[in-house]
Amino acid sequence: MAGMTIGKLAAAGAVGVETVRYYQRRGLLNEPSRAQILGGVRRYDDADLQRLRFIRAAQGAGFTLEQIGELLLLDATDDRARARELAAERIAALDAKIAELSAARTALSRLAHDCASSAAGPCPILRAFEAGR
Amino acid sequence: MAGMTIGKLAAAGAVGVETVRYYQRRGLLNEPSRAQILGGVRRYDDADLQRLRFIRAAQGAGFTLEQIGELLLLDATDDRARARELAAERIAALDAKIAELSAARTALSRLAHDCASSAAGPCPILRAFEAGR
DNA sequence: ATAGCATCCGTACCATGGTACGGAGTCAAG
DNA sequence: CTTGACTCCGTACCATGGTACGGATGCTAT
Repeated sequence: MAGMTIGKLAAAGAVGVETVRYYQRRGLLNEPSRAQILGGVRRYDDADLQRLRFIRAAQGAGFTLEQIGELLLLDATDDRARARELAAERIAALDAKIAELSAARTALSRLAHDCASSAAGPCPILRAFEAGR
Repeated sequence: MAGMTIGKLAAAGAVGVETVRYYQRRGLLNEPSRAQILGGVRRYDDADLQRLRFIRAAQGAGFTLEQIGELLLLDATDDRARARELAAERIAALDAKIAELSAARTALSRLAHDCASSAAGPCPILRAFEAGR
């Protein structure tokens, strides 16, 4: 699939054209060289598509675009130690976020239950926030 | 604690002065009426502080500022049914997010483990993204 | 060859939750 | 009564990950 236009590339990667252009601005995707330009329209090949898919896959694992930029560099040098380091960081961040959301979920769930089961007095959910808890 | 200036209110609520002003712009906190203004400087009382704390508490439960705006209205009317509805929505959203993050965590954790245990070949973490998974 | 998409490019805008800036006015302590 | 801190107000900016706009040009199918 060499010679794709930006629209084809974007469709193949299941993103918008503007997103491809955004990734180029961010330095995550190469802006094709003069050689790849035919009469003012840039052309892309499978390597570009693979890179685009790499970005989306890494995003799915929760990496930020900045971290993905580093991962793409590692990909070129196959720096396993650094890749594991980044993965460990991501896992720690995910654990922290999961714990935070779980705590909120538990508290809110208990409040909703209290609210449903006690008909008298003010709503426990609202009262909890009023108390500043 | 009536007659607080914005700085005192912000400090009591553990937020910045700019944050209080931002909440006022968002309509979450009242902008004091003329009566509360002494010579061009607005004054706040405990009701304002309580409202500020309500906002922070609800944020801790993961509500957005927009949702908190509605919660504050409910607080005035003590509309339990709607409060439970909002809580249920929030819980569902939290569950979805937790599931998503957990999946990313599991996948990444496995990759990191594979990467650490297999010395040969390309890094499994990077390879996974290359494969678009 | 001409209609009608697609691409190019810079720039502005979206949501979210704030933070920073700067000049003018005000307040409190010494 | 001056000095320094605080307040007021509008506006601009931050991060994050895009989305939208619009005029000029290019490509493609009929």
